[in-house]
Amino acid sequence: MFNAIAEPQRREILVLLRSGERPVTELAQELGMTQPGASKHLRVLREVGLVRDRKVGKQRLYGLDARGLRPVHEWAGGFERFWNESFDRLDAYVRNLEQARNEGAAE
Amino acid sequence: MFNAIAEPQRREILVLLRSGERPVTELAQELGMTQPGASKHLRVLREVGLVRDRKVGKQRLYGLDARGLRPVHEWAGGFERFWNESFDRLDAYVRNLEQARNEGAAE
DNA sequence: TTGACGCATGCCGATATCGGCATATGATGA
DNA sequence: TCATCATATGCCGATATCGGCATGCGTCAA
Repeated sequence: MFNAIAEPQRREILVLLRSGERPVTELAQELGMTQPGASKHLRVLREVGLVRDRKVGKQRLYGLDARGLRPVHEWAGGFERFWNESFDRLDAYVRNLEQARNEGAAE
Repeated sequence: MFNAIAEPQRREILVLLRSGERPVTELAQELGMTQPGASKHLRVLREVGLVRDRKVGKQRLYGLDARGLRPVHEWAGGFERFWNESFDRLDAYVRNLEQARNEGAAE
């Protein structure tokens, strides 16, 4: 999952799909990539469940299934307190924790 | 940034550093990896600014600087409405968008 | 200065990734 | 059935990644 969204083009695909399903060729065109390139990225996204596809005639429409991004959001959110404090205060905070850790028992 | 946190071990390092600064060897020990392995991952995290280091005697303490995770959090949050709806409703929503997109002008 | 410690770096081999190209597959329509 | 369109897959070369190992470099203590 984290790996799937590590690729800039795949993130662009997901952003594009927020405004609706699209066939592969259209995605490739909008992102300035080849059709096989788009298909490969879509495959990765499909394998982690971030997109789903349904066949419509000759085409295959890809749509967003962003549920897998929720864990990502929550994981990053677990660090929210660290970026909300000013960096100086954070530094002091970290030092305090370090001190407490060294004085306490093994973690 | 997204690439840096795509690695499970690097994510574990960040989680560990939430509770305080740590020297390299201790991180390596806690994560069951070799010291060079830990150093390499820390280097990647340092290059994207997710950790900072300060020298204390012979040791080098690594601390968290999670500010770079804020864009990640916000990017994933941009998909929140998609995972908050039930998947059936999401599907209808997506179909509506697709319909509107096809009826409208070129995007 | 020497030795020991903590850490970083370089090298290696194995594996994965990515883009581009050609081509296979599947569905449609004549 | 045959041609065509839309898409997927296979192959290739270039590049990146990762783990493990050895070793270099800086720091401290004696």
